[in-house]
Amino acid sequence: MTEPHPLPARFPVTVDVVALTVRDGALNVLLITRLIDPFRGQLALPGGFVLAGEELLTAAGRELAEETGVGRLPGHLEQLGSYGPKGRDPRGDVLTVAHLLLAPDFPVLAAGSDAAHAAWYPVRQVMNGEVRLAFDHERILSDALERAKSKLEYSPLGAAFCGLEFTIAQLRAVYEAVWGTRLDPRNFHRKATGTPDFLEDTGRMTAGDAGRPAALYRLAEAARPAAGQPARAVLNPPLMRPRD
Amino acid sequence: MTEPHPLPARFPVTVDVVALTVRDGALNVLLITRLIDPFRGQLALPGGFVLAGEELLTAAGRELAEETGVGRLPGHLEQLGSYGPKGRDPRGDVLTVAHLLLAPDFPVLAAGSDAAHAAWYPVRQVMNGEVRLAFDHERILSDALERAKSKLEYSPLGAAFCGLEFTIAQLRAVYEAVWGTRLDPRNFHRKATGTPDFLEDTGRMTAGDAGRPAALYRLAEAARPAAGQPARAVLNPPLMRPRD
DNA sequence: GTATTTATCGTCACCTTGACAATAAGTCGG
DNA sequence: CCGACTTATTGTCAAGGTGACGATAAATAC
Repeated sequence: MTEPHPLPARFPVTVDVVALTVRDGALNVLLITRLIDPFRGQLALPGGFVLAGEELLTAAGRELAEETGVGRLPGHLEQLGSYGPKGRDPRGDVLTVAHLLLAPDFPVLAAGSDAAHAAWYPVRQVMNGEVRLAFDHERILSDALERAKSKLEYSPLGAAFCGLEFTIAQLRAVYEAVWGTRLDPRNFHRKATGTPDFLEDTGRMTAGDAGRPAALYRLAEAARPAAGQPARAVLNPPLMRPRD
Repeated sequence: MTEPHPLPARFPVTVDVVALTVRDGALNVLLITRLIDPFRGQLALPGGFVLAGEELLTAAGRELAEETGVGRLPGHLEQLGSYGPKGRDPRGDVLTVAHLLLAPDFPVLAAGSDAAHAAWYPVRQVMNGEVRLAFDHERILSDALERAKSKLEYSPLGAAFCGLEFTIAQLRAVYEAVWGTRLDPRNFHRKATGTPDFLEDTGRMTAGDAGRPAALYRLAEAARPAAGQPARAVLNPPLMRPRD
């Protein structure tokens, strides 16, 4: 915070959002098809310019809402990190602050804005090169995935992918999709229900599905996002992903 | 990354650095005394404007070097997060990208630049209100401390506070200073030397200090920062700080 | 009703951790 | 040089957590 001798530059600042969800057991990311240059016709992360007087997180939420046509954003939104400003946009130096949304599956209006239209894509298709992203968005997605994976280990945020109430199996499906591994249902059940300040039994059960009905849980009070505060409680000891 | 209807704003972008080190068993942070307004005479994090065509990490390193008079920066520098742009600088909206440096104790030239002069301060003095920081730097410091604490748990970065070679006791002193707890020397020794891909025995020993000489270790090959790559190896299982 | 599916509870061996005893190998003060 | 002291390092042991997997419970599917 010292004044420069050299000329300070002003940069256009954008916010981008890596919105992740689990659909049909697979991790999906929300992408927009760019309708304008640069990268017209290519897929990219949703995002846009920060407006004067706007906070970063607010801007990220606003852009995502605009481009998906969603009213109130579900899930958990947090800052991921900043990229640039050098050499990431052919139009010039642009700084972007990437964000991460972990959310239950929600429907997107394909024609959310006249500049882009949004849809969910399996993350696997991006990672294996089947789908290419504009700008440096593949790198951002890759960082977001690593962040999401590690968040599940030590925070209760896996539940952000579920609705308000969910079964242990649904939560396990989230972990399996994000980590890309299978987990033993019995051991996961033990850990999830045995970890203090994580889950709370609602007393209700599922019905209608195949197999034995499952108990419905919700996030424990201590694990829910307090107003304005960061996510507080941690999983201790953590629920580590298998490393081989 | 969608074009805006509303006017995109251009923001001045600064980089700030929370440089942490351990001196005399206490965690210290590098602060500069502001010689100009705003906040003239107050303490603040070192930092400054990002120049055109400059990367964030580069800018952070450059500013820190300028304000401390240090040639090559020691330790580990990483991005912490971005703050703003709203309401954090009386002169107007400024976005800042905060960084975190974990480094061995290094001497700073008090008169590093004509805009500020730098010195190490015990973190405790800031946290207990004995020393106040300008801008929103207390919040940034607080986020940096939490990041540092958690980094020690699952990454080998505690060693970034030490020199190239260090004893287990020196490393333990780092953990104790950052976490603000005492650790059992015998259990810490077992964990540090027993964790794969963490430490490497140099075969050499300390001499001259009180007590039995200690073996000197260095970071294991796998735990050292590969060129351009993020810090790779993790402590698995992690070395969790005591929670009470 | 029987097979199938999914949920949940238990068991057991192994590993890690926290608490703490014991020993090793220097310096320090005389 | 000696005993006192300091710090490093090796062990021991019990408690807790985890992975592998058996067994049972309670639905749906045929």
